[in-house]
Amino acid sequence: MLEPFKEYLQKKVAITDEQFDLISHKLKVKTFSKNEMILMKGDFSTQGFFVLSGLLRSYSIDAKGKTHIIQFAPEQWWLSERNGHFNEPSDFFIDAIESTQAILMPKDFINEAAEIVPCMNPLNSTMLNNAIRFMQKRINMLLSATAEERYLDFIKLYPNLTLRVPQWMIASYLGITPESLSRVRKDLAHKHFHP
Amino acid sequence: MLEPFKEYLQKKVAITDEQFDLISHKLKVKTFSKNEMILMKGDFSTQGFFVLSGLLRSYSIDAKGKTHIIQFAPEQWWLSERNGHFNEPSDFFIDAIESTQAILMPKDFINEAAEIVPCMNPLNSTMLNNAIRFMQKRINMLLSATAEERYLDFIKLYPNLTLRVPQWMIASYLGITPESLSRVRKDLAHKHFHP
DNA sequence: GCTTCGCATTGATCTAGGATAAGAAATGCC
DNA sequence: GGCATTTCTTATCCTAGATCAATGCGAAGC
Repeated sequence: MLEPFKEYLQKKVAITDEQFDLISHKLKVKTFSKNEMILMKGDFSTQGFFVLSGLLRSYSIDAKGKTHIIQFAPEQWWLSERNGHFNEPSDFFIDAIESTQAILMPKDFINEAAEIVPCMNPLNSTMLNNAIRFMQKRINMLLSATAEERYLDFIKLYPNLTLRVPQWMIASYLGITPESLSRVRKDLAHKHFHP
Repeated sequence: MLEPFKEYLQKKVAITDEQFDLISHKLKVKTFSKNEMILMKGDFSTQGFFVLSGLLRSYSIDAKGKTHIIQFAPEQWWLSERNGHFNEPSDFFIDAIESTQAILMPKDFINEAAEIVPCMNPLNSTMLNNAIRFMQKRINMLLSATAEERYLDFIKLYPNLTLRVPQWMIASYLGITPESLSRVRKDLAHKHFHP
């Protein structure tokens, strides 16, 4: 069950099968059904999710009832609620867009694993830094790019999500309305754009 | 010279003066003059900056020549270029808005320090997680809030920057034009808003 | 097989904020 | 102190994308 996660780790860092067995019994796998709500805004959570199969999302709902997607997490992606680490309630909701299998990682997993496999620390640091630069790029897009540019960027980043996810969710991730996205797509088709 | 940084660390984690002396000789302090360019887009850098006094910023310049501020770093804030850790050139520029003193932290500082002071690892992890949730909130604002809401949020977050930084830079951080920010401020004044 | 529901598209209209331009007010610089 | 350069404000006009409304359409449920 944890096999794909082991491969994911071993691709990044030198961990033997024995070491993996030692640390992995802290991990649990959980299955979520399609549309299952996983975390509500206001809840306290310290868990991270590593998606084995399926698709999770985190999102907010604003005062007018509109939802804004903060992150998609398809296979091999992480999704974590971080306010819990600081004893604050979650700002966001998490649910499963598709039926999903995910590894639940308790908040102290990295620390405990690092006592057995020291290189977990630099790995953790690298992954967090990667998440930060990823989000900086997104902020830069939101500050500077048009609806069309954002959509093209999205397709490049998540080529397979384009077909898996309803368009209104993509629009919500891009910060535009579904109607606008539909028009952007129409224009692109007219320009003979071919994803 | 490193005194404020020692205090900053000791507030977060149990480090003795002796331990701090052991790790701190890896650190250098550098002074940047007002408007000094520190890092160009395309450069490779693996350095982090901890601001002791003054104010740094990271920003991009888009195809039309407009600048977009990704981050302000006043006293006690970190600013790091992360692409360098992944052998990629920087996406952003860094410069000093005010004359600034900053600690230069080499990329392997945390690892090496953690061998002497193990709690540097969880501290690092906590700080990176904090940066991530901070950026998630910003993304949420950019997706959902009006110009006025973003400005009010900015004032709450950086109360002292409002006076230190020219308004066009605040506008650039908020993703609006300086003219729009001027209008927002006028409206707020009209509503008897008092920062 | 019909109905409902969610999603996508299209058209018409509206609006927040952008672009442009031009003064006014600060600020910096010899 | 006085000139130059930024910065800020204000007014006018403009546009990307939002909103509102109607239609289409495929999949799901019964």
